[in-house]
Amino acid sequence: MSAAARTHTRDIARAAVRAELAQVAFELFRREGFEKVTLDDLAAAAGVSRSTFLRYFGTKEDAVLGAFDAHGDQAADALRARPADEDDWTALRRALDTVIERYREDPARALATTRLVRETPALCARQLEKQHGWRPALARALAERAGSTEPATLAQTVRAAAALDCLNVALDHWTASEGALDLVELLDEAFAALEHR
Amino acid sequence: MSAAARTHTRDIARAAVRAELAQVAFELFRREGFEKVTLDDLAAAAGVSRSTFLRYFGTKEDAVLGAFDAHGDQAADALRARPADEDDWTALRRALDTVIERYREDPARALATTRLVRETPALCARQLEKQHGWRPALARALAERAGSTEPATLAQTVRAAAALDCLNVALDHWTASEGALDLVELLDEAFAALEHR
DNA sequence: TTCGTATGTGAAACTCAGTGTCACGTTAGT
DNA sequence: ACTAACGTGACACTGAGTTTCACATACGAA
Repeated sequence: MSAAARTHTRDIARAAVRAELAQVAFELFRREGFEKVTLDDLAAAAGVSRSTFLRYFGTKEDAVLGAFDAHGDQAADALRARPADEDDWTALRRALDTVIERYREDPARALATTRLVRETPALCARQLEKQHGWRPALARALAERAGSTEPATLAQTVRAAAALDCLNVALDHWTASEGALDLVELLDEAFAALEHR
Repeated sequence: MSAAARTHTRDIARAAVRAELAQVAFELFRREGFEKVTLDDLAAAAGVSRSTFLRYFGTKEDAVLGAFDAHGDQAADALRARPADEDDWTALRRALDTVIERYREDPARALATTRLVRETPALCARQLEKQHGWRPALARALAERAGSTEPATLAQTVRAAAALDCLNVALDHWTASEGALDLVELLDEAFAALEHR
């Protein structure tokens, strides 16, 4: 077996363990509340040591929010893949389709996760922080679409930020409706709210 | 002296101590870096006990960000004070004048603070969290302006969020320019970037 | 096989933020 | 003087996150 192939299978195994740990942690958090559960509890419940748990997720929060890390890059990639002649708003709106698709794949799970996050200040804060990191990535993608090698302009950054807000607000309303409302329609409505006058 | 008057003079004294502690902390943070300074360091430098320091600021972050707490309410109040026939965007833009006024009052201090915040992940995250709290307040103010007693609509929430982004992005660029650019113009430019097409 | 190395894991000590409790001193009203 | 309220300091405690070390297992090379 080649070194590359070995590394690959190791990564697969790691990802599986990671998913398992996240699952155990999530159930414990939902049952007991995020703050009540200590790292020792998590480690014990998952059958690993505290050290190991912290090696998989740098923080307690990341046991819940780890899955979100990919969303930002996915959205930025999707944005770059939009036709070059599309205006920024349409391109941003379409790029976010890739993100809300994750929610539509498994609405029950997404709903439970979102609820846990919203009712836990620490998770809420950490998620804000992560999403804040997406903004420059999206702005950069907008700049590249415009054929610029310069850093993103103020206007591009504002648009990227506003688009992320649309996503968030739409998700808030979707969560508040227990998933009854249509996420696509909510997101469209959010973008429409940005139209001036 | 009445009980109310006594309470009032006590509050004045407390505010003065608070300002003094914040000043000492700020200088220490700038000199050594936020992470390097422990609560014990802060207490020692300020000549109070760790307990006392933590009574004035619930967290280390709040020693830097305490002043920001008022901004959100100020902006919401300013928003409510705008003429009822003004459209949401104009009213939001004008309400933010009250916030940037704080920056124009003492640009050097504002610049130093903002820089410290931007280069310290923990402060950055905490500020995001605080600003996130302004959003519902602004959205609520928009709803009241519209004569509604209902909770804010999705559209109003999106607009409030976008306006806050404009403020943030404008401040980012202002900070990056070392205060050379005009904050009012940057904010206007940010709002202009929200115009569709 | 055996040796060496890389990697995953566990154990433990450590730092530090934040909470809670209690005792002490000061202030001001009775 | 008595006391009630409040600000402060000292201390113990919890829990997150870091670091270090030792051990085990797996794999490639000799």
